[in-house]
Amino acid sequence: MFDPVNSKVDFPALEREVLAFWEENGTVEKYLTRNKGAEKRASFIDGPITANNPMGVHHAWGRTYKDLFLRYRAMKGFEQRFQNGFDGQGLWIEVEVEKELGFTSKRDIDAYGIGRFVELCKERVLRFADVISRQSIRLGYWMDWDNSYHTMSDENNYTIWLFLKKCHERGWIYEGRDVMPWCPRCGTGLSQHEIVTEGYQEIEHPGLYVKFPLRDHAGESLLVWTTTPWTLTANTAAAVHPDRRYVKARYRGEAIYVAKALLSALRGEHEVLEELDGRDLVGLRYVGPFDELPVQEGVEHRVVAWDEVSENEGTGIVHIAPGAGAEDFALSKELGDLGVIAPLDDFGDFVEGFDWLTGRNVYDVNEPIYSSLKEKGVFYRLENYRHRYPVCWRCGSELVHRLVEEWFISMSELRGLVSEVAKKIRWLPGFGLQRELDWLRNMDDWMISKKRYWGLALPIYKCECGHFDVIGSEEDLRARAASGWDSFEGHSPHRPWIDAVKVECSKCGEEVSRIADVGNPWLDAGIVSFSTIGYREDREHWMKWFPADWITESFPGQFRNWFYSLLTMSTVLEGREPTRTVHSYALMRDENGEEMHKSKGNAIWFEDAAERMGADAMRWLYSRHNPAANLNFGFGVADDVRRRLMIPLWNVYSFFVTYANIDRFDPSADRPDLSERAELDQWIISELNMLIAEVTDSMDSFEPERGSRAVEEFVEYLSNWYVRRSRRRFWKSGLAGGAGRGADRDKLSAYFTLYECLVTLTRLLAPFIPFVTESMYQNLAGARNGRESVHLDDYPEADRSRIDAGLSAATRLAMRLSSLGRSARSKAGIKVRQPLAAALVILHDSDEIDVLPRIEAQVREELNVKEVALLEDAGSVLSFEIKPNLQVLGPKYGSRVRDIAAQLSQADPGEAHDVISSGRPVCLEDYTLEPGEVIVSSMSMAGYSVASGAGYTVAVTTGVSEELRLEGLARELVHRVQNMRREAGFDIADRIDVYYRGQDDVRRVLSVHADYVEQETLSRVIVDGEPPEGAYVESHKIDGLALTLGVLRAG
RNA sequence: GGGCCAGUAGCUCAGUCGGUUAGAGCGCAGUCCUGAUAAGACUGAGGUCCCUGGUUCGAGUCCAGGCUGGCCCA
Repeated sequence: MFDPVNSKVDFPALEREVLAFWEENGTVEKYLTRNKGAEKRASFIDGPITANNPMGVHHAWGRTYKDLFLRYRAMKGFEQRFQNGFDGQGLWIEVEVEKELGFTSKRDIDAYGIGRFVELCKERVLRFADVISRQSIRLGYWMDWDNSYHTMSDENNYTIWLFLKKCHERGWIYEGRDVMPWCPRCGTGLSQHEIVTEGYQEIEHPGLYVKFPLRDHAGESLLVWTTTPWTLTANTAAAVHPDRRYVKARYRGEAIYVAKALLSALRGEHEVLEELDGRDLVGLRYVGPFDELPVQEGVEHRVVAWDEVSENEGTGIVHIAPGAGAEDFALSKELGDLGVIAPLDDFGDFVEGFDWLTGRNVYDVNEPIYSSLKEKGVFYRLENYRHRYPVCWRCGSELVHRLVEEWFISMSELRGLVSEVAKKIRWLPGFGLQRELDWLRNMDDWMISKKRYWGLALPIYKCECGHFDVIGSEEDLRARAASGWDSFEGHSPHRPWIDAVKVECSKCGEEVSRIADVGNPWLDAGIVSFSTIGYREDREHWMKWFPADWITESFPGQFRNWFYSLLTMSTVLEGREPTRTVHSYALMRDENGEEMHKSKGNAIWFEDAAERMGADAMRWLYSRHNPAANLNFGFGVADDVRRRLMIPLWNVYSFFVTYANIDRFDPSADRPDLSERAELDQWIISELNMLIAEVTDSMDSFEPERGSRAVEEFVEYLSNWYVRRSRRRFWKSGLAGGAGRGADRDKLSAYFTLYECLVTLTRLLAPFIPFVTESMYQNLAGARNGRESVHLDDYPEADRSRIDAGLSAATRLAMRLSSLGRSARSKAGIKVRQPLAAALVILHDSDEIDVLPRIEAQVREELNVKEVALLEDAGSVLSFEIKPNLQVLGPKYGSRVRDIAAQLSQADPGEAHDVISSGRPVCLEDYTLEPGEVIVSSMSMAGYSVASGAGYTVAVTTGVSEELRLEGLARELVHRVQNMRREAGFDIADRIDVYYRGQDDVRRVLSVHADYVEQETLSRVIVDGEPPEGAYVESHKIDGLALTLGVLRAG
């Protein structure tokens, strides 16, 4: 006996029970170790999740893929690694800890103590690693949760040292002086990786017009425009486009130079005095806006030529401050002799040499600068200007550009090497390679330093002599330590402890400190294909698992982040690909396709999703989605997928258990051979094996969305064709119990078939929806299969010998014809309960005509007609249409198809139909067409209702004879009694007595169809008379006939 | 300005190798079916398959150009 199954199931509650079951039985442990030492191996490397907050439903998407692919391969017998990873070093952690402590700047951290601060960062990572682990378990994500790796681990950090050392050996590491985007709040530069995505906002800035008076031309000025007034303090040049036209205009008694195209910058009356080329202005000297500042001493301000000067905004004369603008700095390097003045310190405060500005913050100096300019008489005009401006992706502060010294890995040689390695990988979706190569082509040198506290300690020791060393391991450091090793020993290689160690400069012998910088966090994540599998300590083990067979992550972002760093580090260390396959997926949106934001209120918490829709529904939703497209996630979508798969699946399961228990079906009994089972059974088993093949193929190629759709189609077939068509087989008496002599072989076949479908489905779907499949498997198979869990069972293998493509095609034809027949009935307004005399069909070709007998009974029952036949010899009452079957004719005749179509249109459709339905070819003027090459359909027929589709036609007779009418009434009667049984609360298997009072028609029906009604309603007797006390009674009207029915439980 | 992707019903999306009348779900209107089904079936309304040109007997599908949107990079 199976445990009874309620058709109304609470999936989240079921999932909690299953979680408890796994917990009790140690199922996860058994799963993780089931394939230890297996010959087949599949290597997965987890892209570390940031352990800084709880995970969201978008993480659950990726984690579903990871679990899905791992589970599939586990059931396929592959030995695998199940190591989850946490990413925990870097600014994002620091920012959150700062928030917790109420800090507003780096100074607070220094005051608090770097050691204490770093400890809090570590604690935060461990805290959220724990939260995420528990959430993942709720998702059904089966990993080795006690052995997750951390990017903050010693091993991870030291392996990066090794990588950096290799880079240094090849001369790729250098310290560069450059103007970089800088966050004054965080006190750090931002790398290109960080700024390109979330890094921009629409911000309103001042658009300030200022005059630069010319030195040798009294009364003449350049007009320049800037949106960053503070940079004027560092001005050293003004740039014009050499090939563009400029004008000198008289304006309020002085002469002003602006670009001709931007003359509108001058407000009010003015007169053009002269027109000239930009190149004519080059070399002119002018008075700078802040020449009085000490730092400006000795700077000669002049006009320079620059091709990048735009005529779209401003004045066409660009203020150049090489110490405060990236392009400006590039220009200064190009020209070689421009002054470079860097005004800001780490926190955006003006440095020494700026007189009254020194110590003031960049965010607070606009007003005083305006005043100063006005005093000097060079302030022209101020207006608001909206533009996209970079902000800090973590704290939202507006960035400034600042001249800094940072450490880089040169990409000039690496770019090509990494690109070649990228090409060896299979990228899914296919455009991934192009994206990655595009990024590699465009990216500058990789900035790896960050002036922060919590992160990789860059093992760079720069001596005052100008030489620098890169340390490659802790042993290396110990060996070279000149002092401080003792106080460091026992600590993780982080600030501040690591900085106690000083080494000797390998060039001059001086004692040198480590640079203060920490590393770019993508170094941390990129090294994991080495650090997590023993690259340094156990090379054999590493070789066993490297390269990975697959990874999966969200692609927006990762082309320049994880995929990039993984590739680069693997290229440097081993010159080969870190993974054979990159599977990736797009972004999650809300149900309306809008970005999810906590502040917008449209974000869905993982816990809410798990408890309201269930983890299985969530997982199925993810699995069936095309990963290249954004996923619109929400409760409505979850309802939809639950209806597509889980409810029909559960209903079939519930149906099976209900009847199997009634009949005491025993799956361990002798099962009828497939060949002796009904064709319907053979069909669904064929479909099942086709499904297994399809799902297996889709999983092997990392395309679960393809397999998922096939599953939904199968469940649809199972529920709405196999079970519906088989119901009668389960009801009929002749108990299967015992399965021995006298058992109904057909009924037994039905049970075995449905049982096989269900148990196979649980195994097939176990990686996708692990909870509901476990629940079903435990009840259906469980101990009988000798397995404790569906997840310890093997993945189903398709048995090709049980696939019958012809049968499959035939059944699909039966479905198609039934559907058309129902359509025809519906058009005529005749319900299916009313039997009709005949359905006549037009098929494509003689092959299908041959198949018709095979499916005739199915169609007959579906359409409730007495006969299904080919539409032939119907004579002149019909109107036919004939068309060429282009799919067949095209390849055969090519360009002559047009001719054929023309000749066919001249042929008589009725004749053509008669010829074809007898299986003979149609002769045209120049061509002879086989039956399959012509498509015939019927448009209308007297006495018939007709429906056509996809080249098929079904016509049902519309006349209802007295005999048919009575039969229809009988079915109607059955229908009413069935409903009453349910209303009265009888059990499905209860026997009843039926009482009725009604007109003669009713009696006539029962005189002919009493047996049928009794059998259908499980009635012992049908009595013409008043129902007795205690009977459930209802009054009915059927087609205008009044009658009273009573039902009473028998016995 | 360059690269990648997408554009199919009111919405969300399928659409295989180029081939008959381009499909599904949701939503709307209605009918039916139900002795597993919080379901299901059917009907109806709703499509210049972004546009233009090309290849082809035949283009939603292939090619070229353009438009719009998204992402990435300048």
